[in-house]
Amino acid sequence: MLISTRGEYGLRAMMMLAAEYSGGPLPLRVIAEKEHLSAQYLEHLFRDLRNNGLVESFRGAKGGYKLAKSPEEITVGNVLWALEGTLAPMECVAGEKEVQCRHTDGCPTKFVWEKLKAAMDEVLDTTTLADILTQATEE
Amino acid sequence: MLISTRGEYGLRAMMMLAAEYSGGPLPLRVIAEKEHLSAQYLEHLFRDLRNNGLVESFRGAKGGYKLAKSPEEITVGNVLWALEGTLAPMECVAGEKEVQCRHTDGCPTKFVWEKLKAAMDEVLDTTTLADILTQATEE
DNA sequence: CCATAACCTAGTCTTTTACTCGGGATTATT
DNA sequence: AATAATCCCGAGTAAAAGACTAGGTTATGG
Repeated sequence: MLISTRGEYGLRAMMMLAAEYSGGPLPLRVIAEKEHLSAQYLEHLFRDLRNNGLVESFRGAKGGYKLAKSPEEITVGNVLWALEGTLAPMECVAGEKEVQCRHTDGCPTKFVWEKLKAAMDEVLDTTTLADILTQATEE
Repeated sequence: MLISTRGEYGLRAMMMLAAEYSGGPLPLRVIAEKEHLSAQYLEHLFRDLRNNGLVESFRGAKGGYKLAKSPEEITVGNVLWALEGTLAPMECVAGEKEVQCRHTDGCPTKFVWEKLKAAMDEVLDTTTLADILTQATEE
């Protein structure tokens, strides 16, 4: 499985923020209640979202989180990358550090992983939170 | 990461069998030596490959494994599905058992996972071992 | 008969995932 | 000024998955 609960919970939480984009900040407590999960766990996810410039935080009473950019400007890939760290099918095509893999002497399968990653990136990089929003309201 | 070492090792091993398709059976010992990994671990993988009808086994001296079908007839998806069990980005689109997920009451993100899975399946189901073979020799 | 191989079950070690705990800092409201 | 709501942060833990190893049995060619 490519996506863990971090990406699953995190993306759904981001959708809530997207729906409230014009309103005030949304506290984690509210998100946690609606999603039936612990606010403390969400805190960890939002730390990463914030460090990646995807949300803005407001402390104190009446505080909470808001999207740092408009839903049109945030892709699914942005969110998942922040939460999952990497999104490649295989380490050897994850980018980051040029990898290692004993089979540098012509690994026949690498091009499959590259094709796979390209196909995944196409979806992740072109789908925005706004797209999800319109898709959800259409149904 | 979507693919574990099972899929990684297994697909490379299948490529060796594909290269020797017209010859006699290849023992795991040989594959293990070339790939620098343990024959015992490979045995586990080949049990799954065999149970999924992808390889044929020959016991005893001069035994080993052969592809059960031609390289044109075996897709990367076939191999990985046999070894990884499932290849979906998320459990809710894995197929198998119609899942569960508390958020049945209109989960906005599900269509993203469906798009992602479709993009992945496109690559996995259309790329055959023969394709990899020609790609590898071209370079 | 013997060497070579597939077959099989169980067990172990490591890493990752999915959290919880317990505090501290900041801010709006009263 | 006090209080409650909220974000912030590091550590720790329990369960699951991943990556193997160990030690045997069975079949087959020479």
